Amino acid sequence: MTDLLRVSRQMSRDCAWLRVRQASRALTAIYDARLQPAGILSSQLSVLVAIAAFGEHEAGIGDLAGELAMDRTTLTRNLRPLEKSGFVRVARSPSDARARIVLLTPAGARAIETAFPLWEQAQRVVRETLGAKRLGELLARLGEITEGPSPARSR
Amino acid sequence: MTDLLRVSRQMSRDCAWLRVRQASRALTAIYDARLQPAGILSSQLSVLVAIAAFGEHEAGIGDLAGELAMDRTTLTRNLRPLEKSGFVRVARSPSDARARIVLLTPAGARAIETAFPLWEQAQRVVRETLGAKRLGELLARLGEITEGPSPARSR
DNA sequence: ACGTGATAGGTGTAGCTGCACGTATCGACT
DNA sequence: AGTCGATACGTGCAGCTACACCTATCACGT
Repeated sequence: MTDLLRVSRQMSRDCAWLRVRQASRALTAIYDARLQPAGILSSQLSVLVAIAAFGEHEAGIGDLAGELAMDRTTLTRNLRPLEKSGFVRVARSPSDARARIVLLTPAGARAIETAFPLWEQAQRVVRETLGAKRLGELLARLGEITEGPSPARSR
Repeated sequence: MTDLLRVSRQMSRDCAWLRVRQASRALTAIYDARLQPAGILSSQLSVLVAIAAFGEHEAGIGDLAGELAMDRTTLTRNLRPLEKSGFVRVARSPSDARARIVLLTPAGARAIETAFPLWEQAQRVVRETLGAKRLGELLARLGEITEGPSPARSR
């Protein structure tokens, strides 16, 4: 009984998953508020820049999903709103009939350019909250988590 | 053109939102994998422990949402699966006809107790990835972000 | 040319997220 | 008793997330 209370307070206080999730929600609010003039959500912008970052290389769905560290099938669905907005086009690969390649349209490129200074504003808010040094360390730690342990490893 | 590539690579590399989101997905996989024997998702467990952490006090939807740092309407919907699983009951407040109070059922309390050691395993994985000190710092920084700047503040 | 395991991708289902908007109730003031 | 701003909450809509399962195609060995 009292044990349940103690355990629950510990979990509420110490849970890494919960803290990250809460920070994720807070950051989404911050970034989306700034990006509003560009007519794009932070989630969508991240996909756009991932495509653009491929540069000359053809970006397949799986490649892109790996780069974004998200599930392949999630990306498939996230591309839908971007196609509807005209920022992205998905075409068949000429060399492999299974594969599709994701292309940034001129409107998509313009969206990135419009969004960039707004994104910088959001970044500045976060940097001013934590300080540049601590922000750098934070990103490094988060990277270790993302690249880190395989989900199902025991122990 | 080359500018677009440069800008996109910078955004992919430095974006706090993206890093947190990616870590969030990785942690969800880690925690959900461990929690599987308990038949509960990490997202649902966090709601359960938040309710339990209220102890004697009546937990309204809004109170709970504030505690969890999530949108009130999101919580309303997240309670649905928990009700269906029988872990939670939502009742009318006797003192205020507008308000509802969220109650942990005995099955809900049992779910927390079953989940606790599994949650500890997941926590251990993260702690072993980063080290206890760095994990502590990470949680502190994330807390600053969550509690930090109001989403729409300018500059 | 043919079979077969590996690879690339989509869909069904289920849950998480939050903004805009609406309803019911409350408390305080007249 | 009646009004009115504030409070507590739900719903419509739209998007994000991923597991299980499916199909199509490819590359390789025979």
